[in-house]
Amino acid sequence: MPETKYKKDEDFNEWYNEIVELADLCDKRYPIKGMNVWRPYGWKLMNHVDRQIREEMEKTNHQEVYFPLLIPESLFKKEEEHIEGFGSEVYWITHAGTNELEERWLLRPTSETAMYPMFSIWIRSHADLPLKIFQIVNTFRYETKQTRAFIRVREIHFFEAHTCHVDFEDAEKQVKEDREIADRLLKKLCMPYIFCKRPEWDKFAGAFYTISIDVLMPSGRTLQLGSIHQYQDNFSKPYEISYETEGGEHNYCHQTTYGMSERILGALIGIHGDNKGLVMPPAVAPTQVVIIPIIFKGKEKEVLDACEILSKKLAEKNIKSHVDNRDISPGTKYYDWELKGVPLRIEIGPRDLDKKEIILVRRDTGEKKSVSQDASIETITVELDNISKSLYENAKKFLDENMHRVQSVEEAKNKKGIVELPWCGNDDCALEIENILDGNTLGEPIEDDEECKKYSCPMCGKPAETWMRFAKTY
RNA sequence: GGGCCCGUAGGGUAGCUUGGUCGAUCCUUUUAGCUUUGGGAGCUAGAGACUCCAGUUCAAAUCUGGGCGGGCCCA
Repeated sequence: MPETKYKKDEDFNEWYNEIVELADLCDKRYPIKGMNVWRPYGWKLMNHVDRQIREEMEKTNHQEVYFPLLIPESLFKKEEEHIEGFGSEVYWITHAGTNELEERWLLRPTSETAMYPMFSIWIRSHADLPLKIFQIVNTFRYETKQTRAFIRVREIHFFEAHTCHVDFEDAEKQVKEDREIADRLLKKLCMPYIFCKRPEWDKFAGAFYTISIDVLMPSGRTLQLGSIHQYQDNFSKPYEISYETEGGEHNYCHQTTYGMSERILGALIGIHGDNKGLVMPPAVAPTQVVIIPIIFKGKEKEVLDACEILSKKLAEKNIKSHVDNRDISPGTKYYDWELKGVPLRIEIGPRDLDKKEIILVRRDTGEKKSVSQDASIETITVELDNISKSLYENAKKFLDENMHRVQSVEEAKNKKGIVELPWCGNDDCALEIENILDGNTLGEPIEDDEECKKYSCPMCGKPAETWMRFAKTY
């Protein structure tokens, strides 16, 4: 049974690199570090993820827009913390044609500073609020560290939603809705996750607070898939985004943003994949069912017809199937579609036709069974559902087994994955723990939890205010 | 910012120490034809590489210097 050269549970990072290449997701040979070419299958997968995001946006009344890639320096510099946070990783445009520009332009690292001057023009009255927009675009960040396909890149495929509200409370409602969106989306992708309220020193530049969406990769490192930010009026003041109330007063808006990136794809690869290749959750699999005709001389037509009929029936039930009638051996096709992560494979050959059966093979478990042709559609629907469930359950089990709530740094040291320690609220204590554990502070759980108050901070011994999570991160 | 390593077909490799036997090995890939098809089929005939520039030399994939590209470690 041919498998990847590197095994997922032995050398995850090498395995990941191998899979990305084998499955035709991206080409890292483009001669700029961290700027990879999206190959057809990778782009298709990303588009399927984006489609799910668009669906969620539609359901929650967000409008899709597209803002320019270039931002003038003067707009970028209106909010001080924001510049400090992003300044060092911005690409600058200094020349156009043969002229040096009077004012430099930058490639968006994120779009606040492009959008907000326009919001200021658009929003006049309380009736214009809430404003809820989003875009799916490429953003640029000059990474100096090691890059990794879909996980740390310089040109980032990025979803960003921006909202404006009448007051803090309404913005808080948006944060809640964003959390629900993340939950629905990641459930579809069969990915368990955690929300963390980022510590003060690590929140988004300019935000009032930041909630991160993190998943745990099989290597034991966490990967931040996205974040939800409450800006309060931190941006609306410098960008003058205000509205007139019913009473005729002028108030500043309260704003939120919600961003996620191509890291979702990185997580899908890492969390569900195995040594045979990708395993795609049915919700985002471009092909959910692949049908392999087993052809013998003289019976080609009969078999191919049966495949096409089944494919049509599946289409009627909105199940995406593909009949692979390439002139290569069936074994090759099996490996091919396993590598691509198609959740369910169906084999139809002359023997099956005689018995009025088809053969189903699950990608995740390899389980193989014959079912009667009459009941096939129902069985396929059920199987796809079962695959989703078991992908989620396995990933959830891994996450649960690798989240540890402990009281001392000593205990924390021996744990793989994410640890939660009682924390007094003092930055220095958390930073010291980071040092000892050689990891990063993820943040505190967003759910209220009184239990930690029983314990004390392992560094200074003062009473704990909250749990604080630490992990090695990507 | 400091240190280290690497560069041979699309991918993976051998050759480099000690220059000549290299008209560059093997696997994979790929083109055409025949034959096959229930887990990567076979045969025949083809295709495809020494990162670039300069130097040393009778002779450079191999030695020297530089450029470009890639990677790692430390701060």
